[in-house]
Amino acid sequence: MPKIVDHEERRRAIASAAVDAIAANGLNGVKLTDIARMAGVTTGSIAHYFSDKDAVLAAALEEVCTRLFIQIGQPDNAPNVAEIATALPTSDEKRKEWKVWLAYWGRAPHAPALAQIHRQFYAEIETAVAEDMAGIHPDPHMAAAAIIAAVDGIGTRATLEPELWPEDRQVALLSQLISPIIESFSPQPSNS
Amino acid sequence: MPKIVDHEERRRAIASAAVDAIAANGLNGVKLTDIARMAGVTTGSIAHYFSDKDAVLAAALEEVCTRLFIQIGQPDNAPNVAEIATALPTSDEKRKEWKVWLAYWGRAPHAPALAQIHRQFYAEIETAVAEDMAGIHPDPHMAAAAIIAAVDGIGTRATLEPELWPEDRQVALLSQLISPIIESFSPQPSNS
Amino acid sequence: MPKIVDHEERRRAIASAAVDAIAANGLNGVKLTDIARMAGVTTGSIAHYFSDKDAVLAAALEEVCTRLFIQIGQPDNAPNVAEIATALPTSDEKRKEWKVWLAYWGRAPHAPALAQIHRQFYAEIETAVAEDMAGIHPDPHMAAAAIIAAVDGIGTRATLEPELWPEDRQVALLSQLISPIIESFSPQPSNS
Amino acid sequence: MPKIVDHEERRRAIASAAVDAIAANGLNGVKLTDIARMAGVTTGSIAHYFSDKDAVLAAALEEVCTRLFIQIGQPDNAPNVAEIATALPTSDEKRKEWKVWLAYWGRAPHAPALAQIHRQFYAEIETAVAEDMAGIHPDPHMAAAAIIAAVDGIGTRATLEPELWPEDRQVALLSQLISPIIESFSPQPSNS
DNA sequence: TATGAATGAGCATTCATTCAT
DNA sequence: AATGAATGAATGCTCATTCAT
Repeated sequence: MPKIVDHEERRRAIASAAVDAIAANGLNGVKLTDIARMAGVTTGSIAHYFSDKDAVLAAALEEVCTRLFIQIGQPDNAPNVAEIATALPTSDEKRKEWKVWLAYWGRAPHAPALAQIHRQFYAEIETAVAEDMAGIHPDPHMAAAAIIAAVDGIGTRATLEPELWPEDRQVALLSQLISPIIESFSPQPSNS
Repeated sequence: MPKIVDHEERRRAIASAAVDAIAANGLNGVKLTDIARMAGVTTGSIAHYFSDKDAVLAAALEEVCTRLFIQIGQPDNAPNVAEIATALPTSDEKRKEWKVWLAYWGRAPHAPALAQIHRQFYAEIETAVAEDMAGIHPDPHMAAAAIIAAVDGIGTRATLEPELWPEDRQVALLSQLISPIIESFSPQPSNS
Repeated sequence: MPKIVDHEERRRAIASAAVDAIAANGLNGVKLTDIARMAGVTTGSIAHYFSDKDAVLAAALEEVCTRLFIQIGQPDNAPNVAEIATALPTSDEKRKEWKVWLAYWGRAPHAPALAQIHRQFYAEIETAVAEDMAGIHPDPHMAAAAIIAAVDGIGTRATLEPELWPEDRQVALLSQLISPIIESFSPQPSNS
Repeated sequence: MPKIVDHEERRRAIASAAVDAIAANGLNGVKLTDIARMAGVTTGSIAHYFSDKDAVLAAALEEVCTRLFIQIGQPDNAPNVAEIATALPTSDEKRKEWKVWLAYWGRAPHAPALAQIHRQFYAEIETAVAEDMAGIHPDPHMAAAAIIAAVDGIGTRATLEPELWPEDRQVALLSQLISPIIESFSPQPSNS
């Protein structure tokens, strides 16, 4: 009798192990055997769940997207600096995810499958943020793009120079960049 | 007497070829033979100028840094959106450099030599921009960091989704993010 | 379940193939692919059993040591010329092992790992011979060293000039060198 | 006007540098550039004096043979232990030459040119020693071979285990092995 | 399903040799 | 004669993939 396994759960577990392996050794230095070992399985076993290494890496990217979306994609009525700051690499755990994130940026231009995942994630996150900006900013999508760009720009810098960018400095910089946007029209309605 | 060669010029030529090769195939997919072919030399010849592949890649990163610095590190009296926008990936040539730039972001956390080059470049560029912001913004370094983060955030997005980010859209987004910063005190004198 | 393999047996088989390859092409001319082909495996397979080429060569040396020790390290009550002569390169098989043996002499001074194997082998063989010489010679260890030196000196010459050193000539030379040693006290009992 | 050079002197200088390089790094680890650097010339220059690397190595072997022959090939009337002991590796300089010597033993079986040099050297040295043994031993050539084998056997051991074989121990072992030979008939004349 | 031994193509690197100057 | 830059073949090693068990 074959062992009963939950395919999706297995895939998630392997993808999570891949995230850890990529964060530890970089996207280019990641070996399938490393991922297997971190997942507690063998390379042959991975072959049952993924067609090849690229598929594992794509799943790892989706895993990271999912985690990031859960953090920052929640609908709110009023975006504020503190809430958006939760997306920044202010803890070891988040820095780990940002490292993986950055790693994919370098590869996406040469890997259509990864680029597609990436594109979709940005579309979703931008839509989610734009919805929150409706009524606050005259061009909610542009405002969302600005907020995302600010987070990416700060997050990149903080990931590469973690010792220079403690949490408060990241938040201060974020505030400087997005305060003019998220507060642009909020006083005015109460002005009337 | 043997052929006279300019070592530094040769190194630059090989580094430039490496930049092209990385932009074409990605940092992880770049082969020494590709770089050699693009430079019009052989792999053995590269060995005369670089200790190993990592050294070539580091030189390629420095080459990109140098090019970017020449574009945006020039001292000015008053930074403005149009000038800063020249750093964005608005042409194929600049997109090529941005691809290389992004590629290194993913590797720097795992390659101290690259991280060091990176760190130094940011320090220099931030200092240069901060000098331009003196007198315009109460905290010139923070303002410089904000401008850099905005450029990085927009540039990243535009590099990964070039078809969605034509030049005018990049510039509009940049304007939205940095106008409040570079104009922070300039209206006020005329306000009185 | 994967194929069951006996790691030690595999290592021995590869080491034996390495001995053959070294005897055929010399220690410096030996390629990993040669060893692999002689062992009936691929180079990649060797990687499962040895960390690198040096480890294969070290295992080959140990293999030769083991074979030589089996031949001459057996305890006896009275060493005699005929028995000691079995260690000399008097057959193609033994010449093969001697060639490998000589090859390592040239490398050991520059390869600590090989030197260590060598040293240990000499210590063991000298101890074994010395035990046989106890009661026959006043200084058993010195006698053992003399016998070993004689065998090495003759074996070297015979390996390098096989056509000049047929078995009987090797044995005659051995007899001339070690008879005074192994008979040092044996005539005296019969002298009474 | 071309520079005047003494070809033979140059060859000797390069060969001597090769001996040093081989002693330092081993015969297999020796690079032509190392030899060139130690000789104070360039690799291209070596090409003027030797057809290829093998020719350089052969010249280095001849150099060692010449040095050893000068030490031990001098005609004497009565060989004695002390004189023969001068051939043993009892100093750093001699150990250096012995290392080179051992290195060639491993390669000679696979390099006819080296084997030929070797063979000739042994023929010459054996003849020289045999002449000294005439009148002392009934079979001067066999006696010479015995002496040579003893020296080789002891020298090998002492080269590989220098810390275990100080000069006095080497000489004691040599004495034990060759005293019975060189003294075989010397007491008898006084016996009559 | 799962295992891990085996494969073999691919790559960086080394280095003797060549040759324009 | 001498230089040393350039070549390019050779080789050890890596690692994703396959497959017999």
